[in-house]
Amino acid sequence: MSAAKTEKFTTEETELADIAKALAHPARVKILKILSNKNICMCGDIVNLLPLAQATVSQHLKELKRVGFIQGEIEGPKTCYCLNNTFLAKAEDSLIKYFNKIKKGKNSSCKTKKR
Amino acid sequence: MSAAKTEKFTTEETELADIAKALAHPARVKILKILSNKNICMCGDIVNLLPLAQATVSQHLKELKRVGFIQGEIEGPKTCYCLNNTFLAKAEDSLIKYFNKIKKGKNSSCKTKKR
DNA sequence: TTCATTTATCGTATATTTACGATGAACGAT
DNA sequence: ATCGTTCATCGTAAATATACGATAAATGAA
Repeated sequence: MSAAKTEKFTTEETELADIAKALAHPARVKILKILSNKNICMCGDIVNLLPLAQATVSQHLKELKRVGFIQGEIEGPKTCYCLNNTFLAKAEDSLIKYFNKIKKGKNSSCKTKKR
Repeated sequence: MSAAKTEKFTTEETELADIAKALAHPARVKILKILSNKNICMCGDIVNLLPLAQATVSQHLKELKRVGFIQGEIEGPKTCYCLNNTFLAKAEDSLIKYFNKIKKGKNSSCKTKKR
């Protein structure tokens, strides 16, 4: 995101980009899928299902948590992660609204000499 | 994405991450919105609507083109960009299906001691 | 208390992204 | 042919992201 000069874009644009950024790595895409299987939530279990070191997985979990996709609950020395369904619904809604917006103007030009 | 070790994740995971990556910057989010306004498609016009240098905008356009969101048509010395509506529909569909998948298991645990 | 387990964080290396000025290629106009 | 316009690409700097080993913090168990 570089400096991402937040002031230079609208909040809507920045927030949508942030949601997309959380999903912009296959490991994080997979983590959310794993967490949607009710029975899996321990960090260690997630690590075992990914081709990445524990520290790296922890880093990805942190990013997902930062954006809001997941929450973590401490259970003794372990941490149980779970999806934040409220945020999930919000994120999906934002994406769908965005797609609806950009689909509206049905500009079907660009038929020739495609680069 | 680093090496992104494509082999380590499924095609589905990698493709969804790629779609998300294209939307993971506010400038690209904005570019697609701009292009959805039928009357704007010239690269120069897009540059004028963004707080970024021409070279940078061209780079963002290249990324959007790489993933498939847009196409470019050469018109003399100018280039007219437009949305790829087919891809747009496909991308939205992929995202919606993904969200439906991870929403399915309604794991509403994680109520206490949230980190 | 001491040990083993689990996970976050630190330090760090490498890769990628973002940004911009400069340059080059393509083309219309003169 | 030359000039001006438009845009892609090159070179490069700086910021982020990704990955991992090592370590620290927390806690249950012995």
